[in-house]
Amino acid sequence: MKRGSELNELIGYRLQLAYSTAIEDVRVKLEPLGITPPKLIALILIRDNPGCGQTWLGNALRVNRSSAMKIVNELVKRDLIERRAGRDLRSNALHLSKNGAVRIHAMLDVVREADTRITQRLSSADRSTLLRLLNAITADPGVAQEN
Amino acid sequence: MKRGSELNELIGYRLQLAYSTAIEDVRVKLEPLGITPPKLIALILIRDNPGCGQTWLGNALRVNRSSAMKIVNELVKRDLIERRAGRDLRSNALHLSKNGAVRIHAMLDVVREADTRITQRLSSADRSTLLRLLNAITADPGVAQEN
DNA sequence: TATTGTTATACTCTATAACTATA
DNA sequence: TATAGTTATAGAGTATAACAATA
Repeated sequence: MKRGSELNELIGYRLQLAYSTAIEDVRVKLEPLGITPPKLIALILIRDNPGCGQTWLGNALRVNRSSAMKIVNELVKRDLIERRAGRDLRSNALHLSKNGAVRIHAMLDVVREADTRITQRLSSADRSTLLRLLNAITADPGVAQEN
Repeated sequence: MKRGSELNELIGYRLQLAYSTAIEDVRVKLEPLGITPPKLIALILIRDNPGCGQTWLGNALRVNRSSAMKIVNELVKRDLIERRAGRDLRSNALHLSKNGAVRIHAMLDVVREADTRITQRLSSADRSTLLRLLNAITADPGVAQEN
């Protein structure tokens, strides 16, 4: 690409490139474990917020209820999570299954290793700075701490 | 989400959230102009590298030839670019069409405006830092300056 | 009325594999 | 043999719209 292209000054473009770099090989390494990066995010969210509902999960993932539903269906099908009775008859309470609680460790190893590799050219201070700056441009999902 | 979740420390996760924030409303605002963010990236690349081929474009976009083909087809169909004869009988030379050269300005206005809004919480120094750090974690596409 | 989950449908983006023409 | 483009097909991710059950 031509140097000095205005493209290189666009945050949105650079974010897309960085993101696609970041997930490229984590996707490959997660595949044998039967999960994709977006679904692993959902799995971690459910682990960290046991009993959450699908609408809450959708908000946390910034997708709509219907998309959250599809993700949950996939995770249930693979016996990584289960739907239990929620606080009223409309809602589900999502929890890791026994199998999911076991399998998540190997999955997390993959993403942690990838995270280290991705930021290997960054100092510790740079890494913190990057997290801070990314947070500054990320919209508030409006997801409360409680479910 | 629970505070202190390890999710918040993962660069890949934060990148995904920042990216989805960044393109959310630019996508909406580009829609009436008949283009999507990824296709606009391709359009800008073609403008800045006139005469480039589809394989080159695919490398620049980090997609394979087949995906680049689909993008090019769409842009041609909307009369934003045209395929001209390339340097040999196998290859195309991609150029903006007359219509594309006109229409690209309004599209760029949208992304520039969005870029400003996205980074409004960042100082000028922070913005430069963010670009530098994103660049550090982005893989080399192996795309030369020349076509 | 509002909320939760659900279903049906469709679109965008990307990939793989096999093919043709040209180099 | 290698490269550029093409085609067919498939899968992941997301969205909209309409619906049922419950609040």
